[in-house]
Amino acid sequence: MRIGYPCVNETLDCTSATTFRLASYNDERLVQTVATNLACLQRILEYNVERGLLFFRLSSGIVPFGSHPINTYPWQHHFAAEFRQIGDYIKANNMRVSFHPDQFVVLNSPDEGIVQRSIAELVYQGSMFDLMELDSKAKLQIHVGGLYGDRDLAISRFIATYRTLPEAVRVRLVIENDDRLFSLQDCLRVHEAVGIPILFDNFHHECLNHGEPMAEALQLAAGTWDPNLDGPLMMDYSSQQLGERKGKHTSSLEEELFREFLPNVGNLEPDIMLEIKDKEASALRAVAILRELGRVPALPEPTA
DNA sequence: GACCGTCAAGGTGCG
DNA sequence: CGCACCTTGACGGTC
Repeated sequence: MRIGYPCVNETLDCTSATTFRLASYNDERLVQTVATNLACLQRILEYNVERGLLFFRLSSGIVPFGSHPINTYPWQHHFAAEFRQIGDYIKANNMRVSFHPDQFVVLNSPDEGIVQRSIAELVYQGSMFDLMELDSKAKLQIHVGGLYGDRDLAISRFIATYRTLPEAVRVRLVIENDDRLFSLQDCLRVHEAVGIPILFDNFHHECLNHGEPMAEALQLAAGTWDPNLDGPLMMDYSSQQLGERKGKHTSSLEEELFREFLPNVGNLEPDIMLEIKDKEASALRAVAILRELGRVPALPEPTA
């Protein structure tokens, strides 16, 4: 069981997703920006390892315009050594990493152009895992997509597109149950058709479900992961921000709710991503709780 | 130096 | 039909 947080470290004075405007694109600017993003990513990973935070969602913005046609620079070649070094560090410290391409990646869109741009984005993000020499346990996490007024058709379009994906993307792709459109049940239908693992989101499941108790839902999702190829279940954890719109993530970890949730995972040992606004502050509190319960080691793993 | 409108990309749902 | 929302920072033009 590893605990993590997404993309941004609020303690350090750097970000791994510095970008610039499309209008000011040039290769020199690209190289400079990727260099500082990778340097910052390395610092964040070190910060995490020193504190026992061994799960991390990498920012999709490491390479600005990474899948945009304007970016023809061979950054994969130019930064091969840096990516490899980061991958070595991840592996040496038994970390788990993921990407979560944003809402523009929609594999089941009826618009072929959107589908092609989505695939290009997945290829870009998957290629960063390849450069890090990480295996298929490093995941690309997306949602099923839009409904377009016909759930069955929307699901069948996702399945058809999935089957056309490049191998490097397909082995790493996972789908997450969402809070409004595609439930765990819908994701299970997709899984049954093509074998794709389901990344479980407890909060989304609370928002949208068919009555499955939390513990049962976790078991169903975990059953879609091949331990050898996919690794342990990944899950997103959050809870409702009181007084806000349904589905709004809490601003800080609600420790009592987290403690009440934990028994639901049983002996699954999932890697848990805290989708909580204050990032590593809450992740550190979650690790402290797991240490207290004896679910993770009392001391961080030594740095290699 | 501070301010603030805007930024590659999609889809839903509300008013 | 148009706009806010998801989620978010920070780019970069302007004064």
